[in-house]
Amino acid sequence: MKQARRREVIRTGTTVEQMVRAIADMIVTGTLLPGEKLDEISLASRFEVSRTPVREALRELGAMGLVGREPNRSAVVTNVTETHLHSMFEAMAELEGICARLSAERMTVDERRALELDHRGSMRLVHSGAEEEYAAHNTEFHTRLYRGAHNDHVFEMVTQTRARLAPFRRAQFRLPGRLAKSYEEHDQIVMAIMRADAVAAGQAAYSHVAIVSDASAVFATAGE
Amino acid sequence: MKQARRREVIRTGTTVEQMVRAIADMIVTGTLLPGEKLDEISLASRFEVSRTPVREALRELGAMGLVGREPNRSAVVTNVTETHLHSMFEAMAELEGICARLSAERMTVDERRALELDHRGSMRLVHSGAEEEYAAHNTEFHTRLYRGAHNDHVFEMVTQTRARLAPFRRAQFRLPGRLAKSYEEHDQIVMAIMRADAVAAGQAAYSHVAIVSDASAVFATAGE
DNA sequence: GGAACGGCATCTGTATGCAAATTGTAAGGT
DNA sequence: ACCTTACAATTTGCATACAGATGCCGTTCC
Repeated sequence: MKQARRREVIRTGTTVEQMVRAIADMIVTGTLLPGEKLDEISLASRFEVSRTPVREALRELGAMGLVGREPNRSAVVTNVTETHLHSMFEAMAELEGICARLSAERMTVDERRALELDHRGSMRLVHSGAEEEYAAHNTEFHTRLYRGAHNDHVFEMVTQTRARLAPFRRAQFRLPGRLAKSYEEHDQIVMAIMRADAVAAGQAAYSHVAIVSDASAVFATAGE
Repeated sequence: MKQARRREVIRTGTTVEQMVRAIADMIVTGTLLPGEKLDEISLASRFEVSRTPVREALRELGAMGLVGREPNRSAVVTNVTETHLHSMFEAMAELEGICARLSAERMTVDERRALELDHRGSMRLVHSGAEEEYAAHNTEFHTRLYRGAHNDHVFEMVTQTRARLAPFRRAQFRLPGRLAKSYEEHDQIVMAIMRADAVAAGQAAYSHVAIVSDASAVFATAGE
């Protein structure tokens, strides 16, 4: 049941850009597991290019924090210690808190309306227990918060942090009852934003992520 | 009087790592100005290497946000719009606020003592009006806050943001009276941390950066 | 005089080749 | 039986080579 849904990565830009997107997608979606080795020759033949663009892609992914590199050693999908993982979750909670707080202050009426509509629409996914669909909605919902802060740099940081965290929070909605809880927490955030209560929105978003952090376990890695 | 102080970049690691450090340093310290072109051939001959490691270094710097790249076009030192610059300053204030707040909660006694000592020691720099020295102390001071938060990911984000902001806040302490004000603001932060007042520390650090943001102007770029 | 076109120079994007470093393996010694 | 050492195979790091893209500049045509 682990079929990869739309594995066609966007085909624009240079070869390197395509590879970065493709590999990042594989890491984020779990096709590549933390600890897995990424040797240049295999990737080169897999993408039917030479090692040169592969190396550049790996370097960029390294700078993004998605793969680890050390000299004269193969690149590996980043695998983090438990304390570092905890630091990422905490940072994520802070960032989401900032986004929600700023969203409460700055979202346009259109953005607020769209957020609320999107949120209300997800209720049926909760009732039907559609985990995958709800996960997609959840991503969309949070992205709205990130955009609503109207701060490019914060958006960049929170987006990148989310990507780096993705490999370790895949089973988020597999826990029984988590879907309904998630909806409730979203509800708190949305209501606070609708009444422009920045502090409440920030706190609600912070707790929301902190709870997800608790719900997420550390998963098996590919390394040894 | 614009002498480059210790231009010897650490000589360890691969060629690419050395170049990344060297170029990043030049951008952060202002040897390379925003908008300046970085063509691969010049850099290659300048560092006496081939274009291959140069390209990898530029790609990494691009991922870090220090240089901008688009296909078939030379890399350029990142130049930002005013609104984007503002977003970076705001993000920086938020991050510093987080660091100070967490520092107030988590710093060890040794860290607190070192912070206070370092801070008190900078008073003589204020009195003698030693701008350059105070700038160095200032960097050290803030780094202590970043470390004091005991959160690797936050540390990474705040460090990277500071580097990206550096090209645009160079004249920070040239404004008359800014040194003394900076010291006072640091004092507020230190006192809050010493008495473990997380909220006060966070707010003091936020305002401190916000003020610096106001004090910093947008500088001339090398582009056209 | 100005705009459009074409060729040349320059630079980037990718492929290929070679040297150095690392890892796995097998022989030899304790 | 285990550890050490040496050698071979594999892989990375960097240099070089070539193809494609971009931009400049002079020429030509209106």
